[in-house]
Amino acid sequence: MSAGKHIKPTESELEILRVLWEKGPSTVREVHEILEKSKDAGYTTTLKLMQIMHEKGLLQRDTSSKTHIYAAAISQENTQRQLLDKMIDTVFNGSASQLVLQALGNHKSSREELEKIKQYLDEIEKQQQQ
Amino acid sequence: MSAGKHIKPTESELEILRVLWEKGPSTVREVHEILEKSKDAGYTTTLKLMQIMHEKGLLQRDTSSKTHIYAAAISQENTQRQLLDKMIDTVFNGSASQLVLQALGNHKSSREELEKIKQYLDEIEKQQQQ
DNA sequence: ATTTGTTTACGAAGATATTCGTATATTCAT
DNA sequence: ATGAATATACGAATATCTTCGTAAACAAAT
Repeated sequence: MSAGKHIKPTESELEILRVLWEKGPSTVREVHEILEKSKDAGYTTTLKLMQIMHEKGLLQRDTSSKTHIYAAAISQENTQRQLLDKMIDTVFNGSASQLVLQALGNHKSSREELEKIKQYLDEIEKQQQQ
Repeated sequence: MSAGKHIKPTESELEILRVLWEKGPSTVREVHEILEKSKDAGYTTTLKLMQIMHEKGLLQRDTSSKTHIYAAAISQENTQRQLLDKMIDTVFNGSASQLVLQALGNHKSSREELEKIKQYLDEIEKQQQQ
């Protein structure tokens, strides 16, 4: 079974998760130095957030050495799916395709990406025929 | 010019906006009676929320009669676009197509809807060729 | 006119999220 | 060993969101 059901990371928590998903297990200092670039918060703020996230079960941590190592406890894919589902529900009245059209319309997707999507659509249609 | 740039309705505010988008201008009572079905909050809670939303510029209101009439001050489409853009940014690392694949994969879309999306993709590709 | 019901206005409590100061512990270089 | 640098822990201030109680204004019915 997957990590959690009702995950709902906050804005700040998501920023931290993104760093950990990208970089893998990291110290507070490492995470903080990346966040600092785009955000302006003190070191202890990042620390506190990560501690709370650990309490909530959003992060794992390794305390075997003095400097703790944190890692995401929930997968990026699961989190994306959950947040997306929720957005479809609450913002797009349950219509995934409405969201898709909106997403495609407002972002220049590369030809390659569009092809990938079309192939995917074909697959889905085939499956539905069975 | 359009209503606002950095709109960021909260969870509760979004519920109210959805009602107003669907039903058009309404009284607090009308909105509340719909919210009551799925939520459990008092009347004055809804009132207060709508008052605050008016202060924030999310709602317009007509106070010409004793019972005020509220209406959404931001369009559904704009709001959807903004929230979607933000999600693409913060959750999908800027990749709209990644979001699209995720959305299509996890929701049973009707054949019709899928066709619509494919047609749309074709149009986009044609435009890109020019 | 008095009561009854509905509405808005106001203020404040409760919940959650974000921020940081300060204390304590640990490491490392001297 | 002492001091400087860095880490965690803790508590609390601040901000924002959500909730509701209560009062005042108003309308309609009796």
